[in-house]
Amino acid sequence: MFGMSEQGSPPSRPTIRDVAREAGVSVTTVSHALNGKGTASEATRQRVLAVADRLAYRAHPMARGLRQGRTGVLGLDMRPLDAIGSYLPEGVDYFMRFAGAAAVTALDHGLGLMLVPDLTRSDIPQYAHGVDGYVVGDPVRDDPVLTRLLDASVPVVTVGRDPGRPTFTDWVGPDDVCETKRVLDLLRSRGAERIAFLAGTDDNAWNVDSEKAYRSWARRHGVPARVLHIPEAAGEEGGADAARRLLKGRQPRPDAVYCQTGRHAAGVLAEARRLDVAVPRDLLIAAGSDAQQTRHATPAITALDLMPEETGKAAVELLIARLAGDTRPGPIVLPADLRMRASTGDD
Amino acid sequence: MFGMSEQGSPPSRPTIRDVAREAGVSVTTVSHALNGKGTASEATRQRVLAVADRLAYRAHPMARGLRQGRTGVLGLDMRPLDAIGSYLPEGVDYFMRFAGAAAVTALDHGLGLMLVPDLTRSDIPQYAHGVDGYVVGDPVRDDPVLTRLLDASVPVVTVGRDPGRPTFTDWVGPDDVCETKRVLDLLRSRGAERIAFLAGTDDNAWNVDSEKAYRSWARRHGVPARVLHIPEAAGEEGGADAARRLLKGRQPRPDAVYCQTGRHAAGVLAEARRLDVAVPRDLLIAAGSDAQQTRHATPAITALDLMPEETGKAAVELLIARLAGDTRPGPIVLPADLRMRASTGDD
DNA sequence: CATACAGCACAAAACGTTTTAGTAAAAGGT
DNA sequence: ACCTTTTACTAAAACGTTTTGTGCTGTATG
Repeated sequence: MFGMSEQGSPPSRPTIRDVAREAGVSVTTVSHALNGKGTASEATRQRVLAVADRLAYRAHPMARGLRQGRTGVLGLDMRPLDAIGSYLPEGVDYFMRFAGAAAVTALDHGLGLMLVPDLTRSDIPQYAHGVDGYVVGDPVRDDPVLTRLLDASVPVVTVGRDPGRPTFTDWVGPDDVCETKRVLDLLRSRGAERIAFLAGTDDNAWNVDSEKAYRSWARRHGVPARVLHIPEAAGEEGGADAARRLLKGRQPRPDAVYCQTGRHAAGVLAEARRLDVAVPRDLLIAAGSDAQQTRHATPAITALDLMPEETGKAAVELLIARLAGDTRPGPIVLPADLRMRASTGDD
Repeated sequence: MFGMSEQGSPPSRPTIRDVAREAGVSVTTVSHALNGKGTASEATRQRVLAVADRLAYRAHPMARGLRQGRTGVLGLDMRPLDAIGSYLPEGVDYFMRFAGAAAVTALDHGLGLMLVPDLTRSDIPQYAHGVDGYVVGDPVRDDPVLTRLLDASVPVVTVGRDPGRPTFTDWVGPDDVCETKRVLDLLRSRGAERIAFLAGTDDNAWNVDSEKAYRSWARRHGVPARVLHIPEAAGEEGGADAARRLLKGRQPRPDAVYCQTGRHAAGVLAEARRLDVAVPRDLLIAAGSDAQQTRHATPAITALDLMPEETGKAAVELLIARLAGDTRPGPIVLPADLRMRASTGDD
């Protein structure tokens, strides 16, 4: 038997040589039989397969990777998480769902998914340089991680485009302009006339394009535009601050607020309640990304479900296609789902 | 220069041979200089280091792994997520924080962390078999994943013990018995006399030990024990169902409910409000795990913060210690933090 | 009957490291 | 002057695969 030293040492895994010996063929033949490559006779192939199965043989991933120049592992780098430095960020919901779906999709293709917190750190594991390709979540303008990967000509797919790289089209994500207008149209149809826009401060495509869409929409409808920027990390507290400014300030009070993040929206809602501004009667609220906070607030907040599972799946699949040499041009635009809830008078 | 084919082909990464040639030494010397192994003169060592730095040389992880028999990657398998099959489970909050901290800790030790959704599936990536060790989150009784790993003598650390493996002590987690009693003591000190216990249905140590602690505590204080089991995945809906049974049923109405999961607790709170049972006046609520739902409910719900970050860090560090041959006996018991909030009359 | 051409199997090279087992020169001890 | 040890370095083996190139059969083709 393989791996049996006379001393009863730890059972080492069977190698291709063990299979070859046991099946009475060469290692080449085993390799060919297992990978469906060479010209082995059906009989031999079956015999090899049987032996390999009996020995529970699996090719050593590193040996295979070394020879083929591929590792069978994809890297995942979520930029907003890096920025915060903590893994309890705004949108934890989105990221976990995204990462989970990405991991499962990779799995379905026989690949692993490795979390790489921040690729620009100097002390990242050796292994991070060895993965076959990267998924980079929500890059900021001229993202340094992206620069590094592209310079090293590592295949990479992003979630949302890099605002500073218009020619890079290997990304997956929603059509932010279109989706933003959809929400604004909804608010308008529910009677809103002065809609304020609450954006984050990250310089990524989601914020940039949504704000642009908001301004263009306001101009086209001849209504005043009012934009506030609150750091994503400020969460509900930040939303409440903004609400105070919007509802108690000198300027005419808005009758609707569209917040990019769910937590900001929840903060606006909480502050509105404190100020006795009734939602949805006196104020409509909507969010650009669905989250625990929007689903479970009272009243529940209308929000765009950015489909993290579908996005994670699509990102990994696009990356795999690139690795396989598929050059069909991106991006892959995914529709979001507008969840209409009580905060806009829907149910 | 290295990697420069006459055709301007893709720039391949520099190998140890490139460094050796450039520095005018053998590959052995380069390897020794870089790893601080052999007996190279200081001058040579510095020269090699300088060249390696200039060429941005990094050892190919697979080649190194193949030779050393180690991959530099740890695997992470969260059992509750496997069970649900979706990555939007109860406690998404806990898992993301845990996974993030684990990834960062691995990183700090120069290792990668790979997500492996379910190790018992037949189609898991080749690579999953190649990682150096595993962290398994919340194993169920006689967990098949654990069986598989231990049979293959893969180093493994769990979060929470396997209830069916009393002799396996390589785990990290809270002292569930002690923490449960702490919460019950708090409820009692706030006036509760009939405390109901709402557990999940997963057969893991957390549920098992907490319920045992509850029953023992009730017996010792001479108060009736009442336990309901609701699937973790039922979430707030499940908590609401349980609340209906507890608050409208024939049996004497409890004046406090202790829920294992934060989402169950949020569901109980929501249903209590619907039934006009005031919290905390008529009913105290506490949760055995902190979550978005407990922090942001109104009133906020008292909960045990199980310290996912510290737990993730400790789990990875224990695994790394095992890999390094450290045999100090486990387990590592981590204190939880009792967050007292309005649902028990605290603030 | 020689030639070509599948079909089948294999030996050896290659992937990029680390480790083993050296060698030659210098230093140290009598 | 001779042996021994240390220092500084290296050639080659090894890790477990895949891939390349080659040889050997036997059958079809000229």
